[in-house]
Amino acid sequence: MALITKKIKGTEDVLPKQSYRWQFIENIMREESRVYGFKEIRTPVFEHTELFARGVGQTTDVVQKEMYTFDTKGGESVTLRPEGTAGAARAVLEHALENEGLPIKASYFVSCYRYEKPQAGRLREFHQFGLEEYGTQSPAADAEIICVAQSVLDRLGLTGIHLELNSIGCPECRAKYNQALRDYFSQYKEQLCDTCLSRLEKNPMRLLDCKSPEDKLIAKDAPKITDFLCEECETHFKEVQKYLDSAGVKYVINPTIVRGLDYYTKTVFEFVTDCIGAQGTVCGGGRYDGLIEELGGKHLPSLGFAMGLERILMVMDAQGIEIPNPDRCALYIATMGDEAKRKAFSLLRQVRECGLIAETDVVGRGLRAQMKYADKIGAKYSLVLGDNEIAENKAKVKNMESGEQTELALDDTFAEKFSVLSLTGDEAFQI
RNA sequence: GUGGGAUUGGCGUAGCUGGUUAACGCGCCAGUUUGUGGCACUGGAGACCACCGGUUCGAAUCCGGUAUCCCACCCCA
Repeated sequence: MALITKKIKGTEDVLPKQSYRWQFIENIMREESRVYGFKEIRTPVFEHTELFARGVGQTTDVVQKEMYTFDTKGGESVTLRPEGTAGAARAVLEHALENEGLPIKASYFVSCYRYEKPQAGRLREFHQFGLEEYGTQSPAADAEIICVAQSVLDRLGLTGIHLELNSIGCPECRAKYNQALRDYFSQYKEQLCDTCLSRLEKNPMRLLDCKSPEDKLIAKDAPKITDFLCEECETHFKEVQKYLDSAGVKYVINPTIVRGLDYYTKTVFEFVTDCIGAQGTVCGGGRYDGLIEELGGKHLPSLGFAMGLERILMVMDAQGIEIPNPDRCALYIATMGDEAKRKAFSLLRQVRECGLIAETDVVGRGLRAQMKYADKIGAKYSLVLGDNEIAENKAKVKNMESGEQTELALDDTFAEKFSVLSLTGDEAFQI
């Protein structure tokens, strides 16, 4: 391969053969968020760098070492979005959507960019479906978005994904808790691994789910966040659980889920699977009551989640879930002669107007080769169009599986009759 | 950023301790006479053996570096 260049590290192409898989999951996500009352928001792929610095958090890994940041010709610093929430929040503020009534419920599909080392389930360009809900502090909203996520996963047919739930409290209870953690782990400074030592300063909650066995042992008796929640946060957390119980959503409380973005408060959750490698979080989210203020707006409690599309697709693969392919050709017209080629165009137009996929030869193959091609693309029916057919104004439509042929008139009733014929055969060819 | 594994036609692979036309399966294209696919048969296209450099009379095969991919850490979707 002497190509002058290849795709950028950590990026992936979705080829024509594969795109139906993406469309399938996206459609379900769209439909599901729609019935919950969310409307799609679309924001630019890049933003002023300070938006992410402030929104996502200066101290986070994402901001400190993973952003694609560059200066424009005009000298401003812009950044390819590393996640979807900051841009959506910015748009909500900029257009003062809070004046149109609360809550604001938005869904999005975005590509995101993080300069990381690629591995299973982690790319430098990846795609997310997400939900945003602004202007509600009610635990009902927390439960609502979790329900959407659950519905999506259910409708996709995924199994073995469990919901882990936690509350990291408001900034006040979290500050107390972080201090308690620092105090506790400081006693064991000599025994902690290097990464944990740095976590002790940066983000003590991360100490809780260190992989090293020794650290795990120490972490076992560490203080629990649930003992540090203020009354409001605790009630909120309990209420969320009650709503989930009522909706029949199963979850496990996991006090070690932290989330790596600064804006989270109170409820945090992850949908996790173990079938796609180490990066098993397929959906993550929670509440971010302080984000809008951080970005210069008024107090507007908010929440949301993001789902990794590549990871969802990986789970579908791992679990052998079949995705219906709607892209198979319904009718292939093989032609002989120039007049037949032209006639084919008029028939094809009729058929396509019925929403059926119809094709003909556009590379100049012989009849036999055209039939081979029809077979190769999995055409359900074929039709040979030559001088005889044109003279008699009728042709035989052949079922490619059974070999059975049905004669149809080549007039303006053709498409209608053909679609009846194809629908009676196989439901896969329904529109 | 730190580790481990990999890199041979479109895809999946063989090529053992260096020796001269780089093999196989699948796929692709064409044909197997008069207007019809799936099978079979015949033929064909397609590889500077990831890249750069080194050792050698000689390297896909050995050594070094780089890149990319895969996997893990960190972190996250």
